[in-house]
Amino acid sequence: MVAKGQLLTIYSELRRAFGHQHWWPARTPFEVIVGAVLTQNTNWRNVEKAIRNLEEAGLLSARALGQADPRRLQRLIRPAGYYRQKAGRLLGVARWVALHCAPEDEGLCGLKARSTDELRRGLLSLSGIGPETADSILLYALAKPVFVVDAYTVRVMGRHGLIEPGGSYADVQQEFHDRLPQDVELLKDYHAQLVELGKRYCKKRYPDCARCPLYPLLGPPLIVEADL
DNA sequence: TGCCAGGCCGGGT
DNA sequence: ACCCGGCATGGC
Repeated sequence: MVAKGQLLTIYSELRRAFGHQHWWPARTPFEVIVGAVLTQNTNWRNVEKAIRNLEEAGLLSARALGQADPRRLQRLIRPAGYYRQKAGRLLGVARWVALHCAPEDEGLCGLKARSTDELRRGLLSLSGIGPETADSILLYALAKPVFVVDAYTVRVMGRHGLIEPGGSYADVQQEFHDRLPQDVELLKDYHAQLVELGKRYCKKRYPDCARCPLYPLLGPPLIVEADL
């Protein structure tokens, strides 16, 4: 892995190139949670349509969503794909939120008051909430200092040999936790920057590394073909 | 036109 | 403990 200051240097370069990303794009913490489930292996543009549908249906609150008819839910979120699976996942997470937060608690203070570890275990116990979705919710909805690892993170860092090949989610996350300050705003924007970088220059099939803002810093990627 | 997108689960080695 | 197929829509 990289030296301690290297991750911050990488962030500075990305930030300079792309500007602050202002993630997560949502009006309420609960909308973040909904988006985190809907965006699983799915283009964000499709997710926006689904969220819009839920908003028009008045289902962007934990209680309303948790009591929604599953078939209706499926129809509303269809643009986001995997809609039969995701409808059930949304019901589950919505009921979990409603269980811990009062109806008027739009800021989800009832959840934020709990410890990160307890929240993470609770989220992972829900069906359809894996490590990345759980950490996205912890960081962007509940403001917990957690680094979110996603496919772009692994691909970008992996191609430059900056993480151990074959490392697990927990391994990669640990590297970042060891080398970054526990600063929620930094962690939020760092992940957002890596996604932006990935979308522009580190696609699976057509990487455009020479124009990547990290190129002057890191040079050409060591590995391009393998999707680490 | 295919390939891909801000994963996760369950069954098989 | 990994590895893999399935899940589904819309955009480029």
